[in-house]
Amino acid sequence: MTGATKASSYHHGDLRRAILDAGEAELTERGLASFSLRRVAARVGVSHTAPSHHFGDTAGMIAALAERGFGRLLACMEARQASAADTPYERLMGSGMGYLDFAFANPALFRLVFGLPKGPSPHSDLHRASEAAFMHLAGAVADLHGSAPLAHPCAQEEVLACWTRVHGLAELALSGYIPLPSDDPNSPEARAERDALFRRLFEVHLLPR
Amino acid sequence: MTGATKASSYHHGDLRRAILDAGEAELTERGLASFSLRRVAARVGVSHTAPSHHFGDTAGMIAALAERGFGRLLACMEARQASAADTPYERLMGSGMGYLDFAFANPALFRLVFGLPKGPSPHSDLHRASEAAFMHLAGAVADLHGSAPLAHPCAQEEVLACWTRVHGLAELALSGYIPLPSDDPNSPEARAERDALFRRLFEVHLLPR
DNA sequence: GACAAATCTTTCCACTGGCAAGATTGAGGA
DNA sequence: TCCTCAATCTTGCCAGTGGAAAGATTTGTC
Repeated sequence: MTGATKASSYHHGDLRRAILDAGEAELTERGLASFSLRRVAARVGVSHTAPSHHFGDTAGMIAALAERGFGRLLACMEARQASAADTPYERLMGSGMGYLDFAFANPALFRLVFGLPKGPSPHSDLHRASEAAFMHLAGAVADLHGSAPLAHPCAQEEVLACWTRVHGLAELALSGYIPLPSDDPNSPEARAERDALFRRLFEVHLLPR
Repeated sequence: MTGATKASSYHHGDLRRAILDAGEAELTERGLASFSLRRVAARVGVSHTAPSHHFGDTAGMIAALAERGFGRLLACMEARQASAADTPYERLMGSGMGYLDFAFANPALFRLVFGLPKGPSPHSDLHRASEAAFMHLAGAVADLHGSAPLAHPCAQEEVLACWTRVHGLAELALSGYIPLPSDDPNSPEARAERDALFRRLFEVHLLPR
């Protein structure tokens, strides 16, 4: 029952989902800068104030998109991890590559997701969604030590090290500051090259002194 | 003659600079999302179309702000590097900490700078400004090898490794996903803690296999 | 079947960026 | 000196945007 849309002209049936879909599409086509609630509403075929009932205001809609984005990010990491070789390190690499997959599949959504402040409210949907993605990474790092997530003494900072590395690569590559084949970022060739670069950069070690 | 403002009511004298100053102030106070050319113009005391003559349109003004931002980033890195201990590694660390200084001193400008695509035009002012910042980092890495910037075989990727690490840390910390004392990000204590975390994360090494 | 709540529309307003046309100023040549 | 011309800034206008308020329509519940 994924597409449970009612035929009625007034009550849409699943407007919230439809608006989020349209918002995501607008995001990929137009980018965040020229994001417009009215255009999203028009795309779905409802009045321009219809979204406000589901999301409050624009900020609420952006937050909902971000929450969804975290879900997609997590899915990308899990998918890539699942198809990785069965060693802890390769699974960690797989998560990182899934992170990059998400960033390049929808750059605007990626930027939106991490452009938003985490915020102080610890029980929001957005908060939980981001926590889930973080815990996925924490789990992958924990496997390296054979312990439970964040149980190992230096686990927390190791997770942060992984996260900052893959995130920095994603951001700079998206902006064009890191040379990558840019004709089609989602082609197998581009992905392979990006993955290889990630592997190399991840383990670069610059000795002190 | 930095403040060469004419008293004439019509010709401002140094309107371009004044508008950029106001734009930067608006950016720090209001953020990029609610950035408004009209408010910037009003802040300077000119009509709302005055900026267009100097920057073309909003995108042009954003690009000009980004170019300036790259200059500030470079200045922060140089300043911090200059006050570092006189070893190649410590100078590199200093550059990274200067990078973080810039990010936390004006988060909105930092996001604006790296949110913009590098673009294909290789001779724009923005392009040159970003190139200068990159070359600063390349120089710091080259000192580790005692060679000229980018002369060492693996230098290019080592520069990218440094860049992605400090950039990822900056982005995630700004969004609140990395625990840092957040009361005043520019206080000496906060800066010291941030610097220490940067040092630790920078050298985390996760062995393959 | 009636009432209440949820959902969506219509209408309005303030604000935004950009275009076109005009006003003001400064610079350079007769 | 005066006059033209380009640069700079203003005014007036328009379409587009988000949000508030009030109304219309449907659904759920007793």
